Amino acid sequence: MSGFKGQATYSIDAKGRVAVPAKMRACMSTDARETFVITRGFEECIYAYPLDRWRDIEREIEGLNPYNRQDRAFTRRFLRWAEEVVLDKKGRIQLHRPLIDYAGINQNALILGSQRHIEFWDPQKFDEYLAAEEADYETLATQVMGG
Amino acid sequence: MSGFKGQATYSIDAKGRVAVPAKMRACMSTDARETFVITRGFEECIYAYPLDRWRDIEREIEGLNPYNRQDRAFTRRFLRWAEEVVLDKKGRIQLHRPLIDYAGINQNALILGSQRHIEFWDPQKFDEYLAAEEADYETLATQVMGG
DNA sequence: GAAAAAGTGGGCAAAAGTGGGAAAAATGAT
DNA sequence: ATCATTTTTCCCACTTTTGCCCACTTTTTC
Repeated sequence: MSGFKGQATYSIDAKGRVAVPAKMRACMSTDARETFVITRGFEECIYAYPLDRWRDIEREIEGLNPYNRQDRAFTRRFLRWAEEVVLDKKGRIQLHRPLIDYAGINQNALILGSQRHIEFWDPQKFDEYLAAEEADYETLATQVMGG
Repeated sequence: MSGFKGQATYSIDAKGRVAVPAKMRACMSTDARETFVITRGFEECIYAYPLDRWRDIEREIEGLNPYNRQDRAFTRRFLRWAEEVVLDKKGRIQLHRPLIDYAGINQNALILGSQRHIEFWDPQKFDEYLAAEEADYETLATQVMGG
Protein backbone atom coordinates (compact mmCIF):
# COMPACT_ATOMS: atom_id res chain seq x y z
CA MET A 1 0.00 0.00 0.00
CA SER A 2 1.61 3.18 -1.19
CA GLY A 3 1.02 6.87 -0.56
CA PHE A 4 -1.35 9.12 -2.43
CA LYS A 5 -0.01 10.85 -5.51
CA GLY A 6 -1.13 12.33 -8.81
CA GLN A 7 -3.87 14.79 -9.61
CA ALA A 8 -7.27 15.00 -11.27
CA THR A 9 -9.83 17.65 -12.03
CA TYR A 10 -13.36 16.41 -11.43
CA SER A 11 -16.66 18.17 -11.28
CA ILE A 12 -18.61 18.80 -8.12
CA ASP A 13 -22.32 18.32 -8.64
CA ALA A 14 -25.15 20.38 -7.17
CA LYS A 15 -25.23 18.11 -4.14
CA GLY A 16 -21.58 18.65 -3.33
CA ARG A 17 -20.42 15.21 -4.43
CA VAL A 18 -16.96 14.61 -5.92
CA ALA A 19 -15.55 11.32 -7.07
CA VAL A 20 -12.38 10.16 -5.36
CA PRO A 21 -10.10 9.14 -8.26
CA ALA A 22 -9.95 5.39 -8.66
CA LYS A 23 -6.15 5.43 -8.61
CA MET A 24 -6.25 7.05 -5.19
CA ARG A 25 -8.87 4.70 -3.86
CA ALA A 26 -6.57 1.89 -4.91
CA CYS A 27 -3.86 3.20 -2.56
CA MET A 28 -5.94 2.51 0.54
CA SER A 29 -6.13 -0.62 2.62
CA THR A 30 -9.22 -2.54 1.55
CA ASP A 31 -10.95 -2.33 4.91
CA ALA A 32 -10.43 1.43 5.31
CA ARG A 33 -11.40 2.05 1.70
CA GLU A 34 -14.91 3.30 2.42
CA THR A 35 -14.50 5.93 5.08
CA PHE A 36 -12.65 9.23 5.15
CA VAL A 37 -12.23 11.96 7.69
CA ILE A 38 -12.39 15.33 5.96
CA THR A 39 -11.37 18.63 7.46
CA ARG A 40 -9.94 22.05 6.71
CA GLY A 41 -6.46 21.81 5.35
CA PHE A 42 -3.46 24.05 5.65
CA GLU A 43 -3.65 26.67 2.93
CA GLU A 44 -7.18 27.00 1.58
CA CYS A 45 -8.11 23.46 0.70
CA ILE A 46 -9.87 20.40 2.07
CA TYR A 47 -7.93 17.43 3.46
CA ALA A 48 -9.31 13.92 3.34
CA TYR A 49 -7.69 11.18 5.42
CA PRO A 50 -8.51 7.51 5.08
CA LEU A 51 -9.76 6.25 8.41
CA ASP A 52 -6.63 4.31 9.31
CA ARG A 53 -4.38 7.32 8.68
CA TRP A 54 -6.68 9.43 10.79
CA ARG A 55 -6.18 7.04 13.68
CA ASP A 56 -2.45 7.85 13.56
CA ILE A 57 -3.22 11.54 13.74
CA GLU A 58 -5.56 10.99 16.66
CA ARG A 59 -2.71 9.28 18.45
CA GLU A 60 -0.54 12.38 17.94
CA ILE A 61 -3.31 14.57 19.32
CA GLU A 62 -3.66 12.30 22.31
CA GLY A 63 0.03 12.87 22.95
CA LEU A 64 -0.60 16.55 23.59
CA ASN A 65 -0.84 17.92 27.09
CA PRO A 66 -4.38 18.93 28.11
CA TYR A 67 -2.91 21.04 30.92
CA ASN A 68 -1.02 23.18 28.44
CA ARG A 69 -2.91 26.17 27.07
CA GLN A 70 -1.35 26.08 23.60
CA ASP A 71 -1.96 22.37 23.24
CA ARG A 72 -5.60 22.88 24.11
CA ALA A 73 -5.91 25.71 21.58
CA PHE A 74 -4.36 23.62 18.85
CA THR A 75 -6.56 20.63 19.64
CA ARG A 76 -9.72 22.71 19.45
CA ARG A 77 -8.80 24.35 16.16
CA PHE A 78 -7.66 21.15 14.64
CA LEU A 79 -10.63 18.96 15.48
CA ARG A 80 -13.30 21.58 14.99
CA TRP A 81 -13.87 21.03 11.28
CA ALA A 82 -13.26 17.31 11.07
CA GLU A 83 -16.07 14.97 10.10
CA GLU A 84 -16.38 11.36 9.05
CA VAL A 85 -17.86 10.63 5.62
CA VAL A 86 -18.58 7.37 3.82
CA LEU A 87 -18.10 6.96 0.07
CA ASP A 88 -21.21 6.16 -1.95
CA LYS A 89 -21.45 3.20 -4.31
CA LYS A 90 -19.75 5.09 -7.09
CA GLY A 91 -16.79 6.07 -4.93
CA ARG A 92 -17.87 9.66 -4.37
CA ILE A 93 -17.33 11.72 -1.28
CA GLN A 94 -19.90 14.17 0.04
CA LEU A 95 -18.46 17.57 0.88
CA HIS A 96 -20.55 19.92 2.99
CA ARG A 97 -21.11 23.62 2.37
CA PRO A 98 -18.85 25.04 5.07
CA LEU A 99 -15.83 23.13 3.79
CA ILE A 100 -16.60 23.83 0.14
CA ASP A 101 -16.92 27.51 0.92
CA TYR A 102 -13.69 27.51 2.91
CA ALA A 103 -11.84 26.09 -0.06
CA GLY A 104 -13.69 28.39 -2.47
CA ILE A 105 -14.64 25.49 -4.72
CA ASN A 106 -17.38 25.74 -7.34
CA GLN A 107 -18.06 23.52 -10.36
CA ASN A 108 -14.67 21.84 -10.50
CA ALA A 109 -12.27 20.53 -7.90
CA LEU A 110 -8.59 19.86 -8.34
CA ILE A 111 -7.79 16.71 -6.43
CA LEU A 112 -4.21 16.15 -5.28
CA GLY A 113 -2.64 13.09 -3.77
CA SER A 114 -0.26 14.20 -1.04
CA GLN A 115 1.25 11.05 0.44
CA ARG A 116 -0.79 10.55 3.62
CA HIS A 117 -3.93 12.44 2.56
CA ILE A 118 -5.91 13.74 -0.40
CA GLU A 119 -6.50 17.42 -1.03
CA PHE A 120 -9.40 19.20 -2.74
CA TRP A 121 -8.65 22.62 -4.23
CA ASP A 122 -10.32 25.21 -6.36
CA PRO A 123 -8.13 24.97 -9.49
CA GLN A 124 -7.64 28.70 -9.71
CA LYS A 125 -6.80 29.02 -6.03
CA PHE A 126 -4.15 26.35 -6.40
CA ASP A 127 -2.52 28.20 -9.29
CA GLU A 128 -2.48 31.36 -7.21
CA TYR A 129 -0.97 29.43 -4.33
CA LEU A 130 1.81 28.08 -6.51
CA ALA A 131 2.47 31.53 -7.95
CA ALA A 132 2.55 33.10 -4.48
CA GLU A 133 5.23 30.76 -3.13
CA GLU A 134 8.46 32.61 -3.45
CA ALA A 135 10.78 29.72 -4.26
CA ASP A 136 10.56 28.03 -7.65
CA TYR A 137 10.40 24.27 -7.76
CA GLU A 138 14.07 23.60 -8.38
CA THR A 139 15.19 25.87 -5.55
CA LEU A 140 12.60 24.36 -3.25
CA ALA A 141 13.77 20.87 -4.06
CA THR A 142 17.33 21.77 -3.19
CA GLN A 143 16.27 23.45 0.06
CA VAL A 144 13.94 20.75 1.28
CA MET A 145 15.68 17.61 0.10
CA GLY A 146 19.22 18.86 0.55
CA GLY A 147 21.56 20.03 -2.19
CA MET B 1 20.18 -6.07 -10.84
CA SER B 2 22.11 -3.24 -12.45
CA GLY B 3 21.36 0.39 -13.27
CA PHE B 4 19.62 1.63 -16.39
CA LYS B 5 21.81 2.62 -19.31
CA GLY B 6 21.77 3.03 -23.07
CA GLN B 7 19.24 4.73 -25.32
CA ALA B 8 16.58 4.01 -27.91
CA THR B 9 14.19 5.96 -30.12
CA TYR B 10 10.72 4.43 -30.25
CA SER B 11 7.42 5.64 -31.57
CA ILE B 12 4.54 6.82 -29.41
CA ASP B 13 1.16 5.69 -30.71
CA ALA B 14 -2.10 7.62 -30.71
CA LYS B 15 -2.94 6.33 -27.24
CA GLY B 16 0.35 7.55 -25.78
CA ARG B 17 1.94 4.13 -25.44
CA VAL B 18 5.71 3.64 -25.70
CA ALA B 19 7.59 0.41 -25.36
CA VAL B 20 10.15 0.22 -22.60
CA PRO B 21 13.26 -1.18 -24.28
CA ALA B 22 13.72 -4.85 -23.50
CA LYS B 23 17.31 -4.28 -22.40
CA MET B 24 16.11 -1.81 -19.78
CA ARG B 25 13.31 -4.05 -18.58
CA ALA B 26 15.96 -6.68 -18.03
CA CYS B 27 17.70 -4.38 -15.52
CA MET B 28 14.81 -4.49 -13.06
CA SER B 29 14.15 -6.93 -10.27
CA THR B 30 11.68 -9.52 -11.55
CA ASP B 31 8.95 -8.70 -9.05
CA ALA B 32 9.06 -4.93 -9.66
CA ARG B 33 9.30 -5.45 -13.40
CA GLU B 34 5.68 -4.65 -14.16
CA THR B 35 5.05 -1.35 -12.47
CA PHE B 36 6.59 2.08 -12.88
CA VAL B 37 5.92 5.44 -11.35
CA ILE B 38 6.19 8.13 -13.98
CA THR B 39 6.41 11.83 -13.31
CA ARG B 40 7.77 15.13 -14.55
CA GLY B 41 11.52 15.14 -14.58
CA PHE B 42 13.93 17.95 -14.02
CA GLU B 43 14.48 19.64 -17.38
CA GLU B 44 11.67 18.95 -19.84
CA CYS B 45 11.38 15.20 -19.83
CA ILE B 46 9.50 12.35 -18.19
CA TYR B 47 11.05 10.20 -15.47
CA ALA B 48 10.02 6.60 -14.92
CA TYR B 49 11.01 4.87 -11.69
CA PRO B 50 10.60 1.16 -11.10
CA LEU B 51 8.30 0.61 -8.15
CA ASP B 52 10.95 -0.52 -5.71
CA ARG B 53 13.06 2.54 -6.39
CA TRP B 54 9.98 4.75 -5.94
CA ARG B 55 9.42 3.26 -2.50
CA ASP B 56 12.77 4.74 -1.44
CA ILE B 57 11.67 8.14 -2.66
CA GLU B 58 8.37 7.88 -0.82
CA ARG B 59 10.25 7.14 2.37
CA GLU B 60 12.10 10.44 1.96
CA ILE B 61 8.80 12.26 1.43
CA GLU B 62 7.34 10.66 4.54
CA GLY B 63 10.27 12.06 6.49
CA LEU B 64 9.09 15.59 5.77
CA ASN B 65 7.03 17.57 8.26
CA PRO B 66 3.40 18.16 7.24
CA TYR B 67 3.20 21.05 9.71
CA ASN B 68 5.98 22.91 7.88
CA ARG B 69 4.90 25.18 5.05
CA GLN B 70 7.88 24.58 2.77
CA ASP B 71 7.69 20.85 3.21
CA ARG B 72 4.03 20.91 2.23
CA ALA B 73 4.79 23.02 -0.83
CA PHE B 74 7.46 20.62 -2.00
CA THR B 75 5.31 17.56 -1.38
CA ARG B 76 2.47 19.00 -3.44
CA ARG B 77 4.67 20.00 -6.33
CA PHE B 78 6.56 16.77 -6.29
CA LEU B 79 3.70 14.29 -6.06
CA ARG B 80 1.33 16.19 -8.28
CA TRP B 81 2.53 14.73 -11.56
CA ALA B 82 3.38 11.28 -10.33
CA GLU B 83 1.30 8.30 -11.32
CA GLU B 84 1.60 4.56 -11.14
CA VAL B 85 1.43 2.70 -14.43
CA VAL B 86 1.53 -1.00 -15.18
CA LEU B 87 3.24 -2.29 -18.30
CA ASP B 88 0.94 -4.04 -20.75
CA LYS B 89 1.59 -7.52 -22.05
CA LYS B 90 3.94 -6.18 -24.69
CA GLY B 91 6.05 -4.24 -22.20
CA ARG B 92 4.65 -0.82 -23.06
CA ILE B 93 4.11 2.07 -20.71
CA GLN B 94 1.10 4.35 -20.96
CA LEU B 95 1.99 8.05 -20.86
CA HIS B 96 -0.83 10.50 -20.31
CA ARG B 97 -1.41 13.76 -22.19
CA PRO B 98 -0.25 16.20 -19.52
CA LEU B 99 3.15 14.51 -19.22
CA ILE B 100 3.56 14.07 -22.97
CA ASP B 101 2.76 17.74 -23.50
CA TYR B 102 5.15 18.78 -20.74
CA ALA B 103 7.97 16.92 -22.43
CA GLY B 104 6.87 18.17 -25.86
CA ILE B 105 6.90 14.68 -27.29
CA ASN B 106 5.12 13.80 -30.52
CA GLN B 107 5.53 10.75 -32.75
CA ASN B 108 8.89 9.64 -31.39
CA ALA B 109 10.43 9.45 -27.95
CA LEU B 110 14.10 9.27 -27.08
CA ILE B 111 14.45 6.86 -24.18
CA LEU B 112 17.49 7.18 -21.93
CA GLY B 113 18.66 4.86 -19.20
CA SER B 114 19.90 7.00 -16.30
CA GLN B 115 21.02 4.65 -13.53
CA ARG B 116 18.08 4.70 -11.12
CA HIS B 117 15.40 5.80 -13.58
CA ILE B 118 14.47 5.94 -17.26
CA GLU B 119 13.91 9.20 -19.11
CA PHE B 120 11.64 10.00 -22.06
CA TRP B 121 12.61 13.00 -24.21
CA ASP B 122 11.53 14.63 -27.39
CA PRO B 123 14.63 13.92 -29.54
CA GLN B 124 14.92 17.49 -30.73
CA LYS B 125 14.47 18.92 -27.24
CA PHE B 126 17.28 16.72 -25.99
CA ASP B 127 19.64 18.01 -28.67
CA GLU B 128 18.75 21.57 -27.75
CA TYR B 129 19.30 20.77 -24.09
CA LEU B 130 22.76 19.43 -24.79
CA ALA B 131 23.61 22.44 -26.91
CA ALA B 132 22.36 24.85 -24.23
CA GLU B 133 24.56 23.52 -21.45
CA GLU B 134 27.48 25.88 -21.29
CA ALA B 135 30.10 23.40 -20.14
CA ASP B 136 31.31 20.84 -22.63
CA TYR B 137 31.38 17.20 -21.63
CA GLU B 138 35.01 17.05 -20.58
CA THR B 139 34.81 20.16 -18.40
CA LEU B 140 31.60 18.91 -16.81
CA ALA B 141 33.22 15.60 -15.99
CA THR B 142 36.03 17.36 -14.19
CA GLN B 143 33.69 19.62 -12.25
CA VAL B 144 31.24 16.97 -11.16
CA MET B 145 33.45 13.94 -10.66
CA GLY B 146 36.49 15.85 -9.44
CA GLY B 147 39.64 16.26 -11.49
C1' DG C 1 16.77 -18.70 -43.37
C1' DA C 2 13.56 -20.08 -39.90
C1' DA C 3 12.00 -19.30 -35.28
C1' DA C 4 11.60 -16.40 -31.60
C1' DA C 5 11.42 -12.12 -29.56
C1' DA C 6 10.60 -7.11 -29.82
C1' DG C 7 7.97 -3.35 -31.37
C1' DT C 8 3.48 -1.20 -33.53
C1' DG C 9 -1.33 -0.56 -34.13
C1' DG C 10 -6.25 -0.98 -33.46
C1' DG C 11 -10.87 -2.96 -31.62
C1' DC C 12 -13.83 -4.22 -27.93
C1' DA C 13 -15.43 -4.88 -23.22
C1' DA C 14 -15.29 -3.23 -18.58
C1' DA C 15 -14.76 0.30 -15.41
C1' DA C 16 -14.77 5.13 -14.02
C1' DG C 17 -17.05 9.43 -13.84
C1' DT C 18 -21.46 12.35 -14.22
C1' DG C 19 -26.06 13.55 -13.52
C1' DG C 20 -30.57 13.01 -11.90
C1' DG C 21 -34.78 10.93 -9.68
C1' DA C 22 -37.38 8.40 -6.09
C1' DA C 23 -37.72 6.90 -1.32
C1' DA C 24 -36.76 7.91 3.39
C1' DA C 25 -35.80 10.96 7.01
C1' DA C 26 -35.77 15.28 9.24
C1' DT C 27 -37.60 19.84 10.00
C1' DG C 28 -41.06 23.22 10.78
C1' DA C 29 -45.54 25.38 10.67
C1' DT C 30 -50.46 25.15 11.47
C1' DA D 1 -50.36 15.66 16.16
C1' DT D 2 -50.49 16.14 11.23
C1' DC D 3 -49.25 17.65 6.98
C1' DA D 4 -46.19 20.11 3.94
C1' DT D 5 -41.57 21.24 2.78
C1' DT D 6 -36.88 20.48 2.70
C1' DT D 7 -32.94 17.67 3.14
C1' DT D 8 -30.58 13.43 2.90
C1' DT D 9 -29.78 8.83 1.25
C1' DC D 10 -29.88 5.38 -2.01
C1' DC D 11 -30.14 3.69 -6.54
C1' DC D 12 -30.18 3.76 -11.63
C1' DA D 13 -28.90 5.22 -16.41
C1' DC D 14 -25.85 7.51 -19.59
C1' DT D 15 -21.25 8.92 -21.45
C1' DT D 16 -16.49 8.73 -21.62
C1' DT D 17 -12.29 6.82 -20.66
C1' DT D 18 -9.30 3.09 -19.65
C1' DG D 19 -7.60 -1.51 -19.74
C1' DC D 20 -7.12 -5.77 -22.14
C1' DC D 21 -6.54 -8.63 -25.96
C1' DC D 22 -5.27 -9.95 -30.60
C1' DA D 23 -2.97 -9.51 -35.08
C1' DC D 24 0.68 -7.77 -37.88
C1' DT D 25 5.50 -6.11 -38.95
C1' DT D 26 10.20 -5.76 -37.94
C1' DT D 27 14.30 -7.08 -35.81
C1' DT D 28 17.25 -10.28 -33.56
C1' DT D 29 19.11 -14.88 -32.65
C1' DC D 30 20.57 -19.48 -33.57
